[in-house]
Amino acid sequence: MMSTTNIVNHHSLFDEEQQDHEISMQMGFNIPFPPNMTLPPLGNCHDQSLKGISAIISPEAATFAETLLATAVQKPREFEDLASSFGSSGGQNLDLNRSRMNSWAWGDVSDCWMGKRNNGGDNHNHIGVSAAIKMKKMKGRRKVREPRFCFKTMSDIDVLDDGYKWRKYGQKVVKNTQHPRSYYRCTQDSCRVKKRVERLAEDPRMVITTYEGRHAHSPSNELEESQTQSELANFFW
DNA sequence: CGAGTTTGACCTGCGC
DNA sequence: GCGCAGGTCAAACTCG
Repeated sequence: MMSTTNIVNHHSLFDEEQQDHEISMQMGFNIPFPPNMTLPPLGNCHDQSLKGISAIISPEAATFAETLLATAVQKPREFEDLASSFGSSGGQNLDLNRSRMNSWAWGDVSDCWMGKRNNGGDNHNHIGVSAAIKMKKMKGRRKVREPRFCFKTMSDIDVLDDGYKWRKYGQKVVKNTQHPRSYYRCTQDSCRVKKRVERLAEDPRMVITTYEGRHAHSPSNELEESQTQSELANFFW
């Protein structure tokens, strides 16, 4: 099955200024691109407050994209190293960095999807990776929220295997969509990671998976770190 | 019988 | 303050 996957990196709202360091660590999210890939220009988004990148890379299974995400969330340093290695081998990196000058809030996931405007009709044979940031002025009290990462995947299956065990705790029909949104929590006791799964209203073939938080443990089908690293490398080539 | 799912009720934030 | 919409809870249910 060919898949289309988009990655969106959201970020959190934190109460305390002293958490800035952690914020910047979490914002330091590099998405590696192979050197032979042409990236479309920034800013081709309907919302001027969004800056998006979307790119076609290779025909791979969407489930591996979720493994990639799990690594990005759980081992950001390792993921950064991987991104750097792409850079040193002539690849391209997308850096999402937080400006200390701004107050932040992150828009709803649905605001950020670039893919629906791109790849017009030819999204059957590729994985696309995109990143989008929405910034808006905070108002009132700042709210604590975990870092969020999102995938858009073309799949018949709603819940893709990302190596972690999830327990469904809710389902909700979202306004103006025919498809319900499902809410999952990691089954690990000490882990507070959540994910939302929904289908894109414009294209029900697309599954949107939003992760919130970081796993405090390894996936249930534990991959060796070195194996993960090499698989990540293979994913892009 | 335990783990996971379903689903209606409830909670919370936000805009008006 | 009110209503709406999204998110969560928890009891009932299903399944292996």
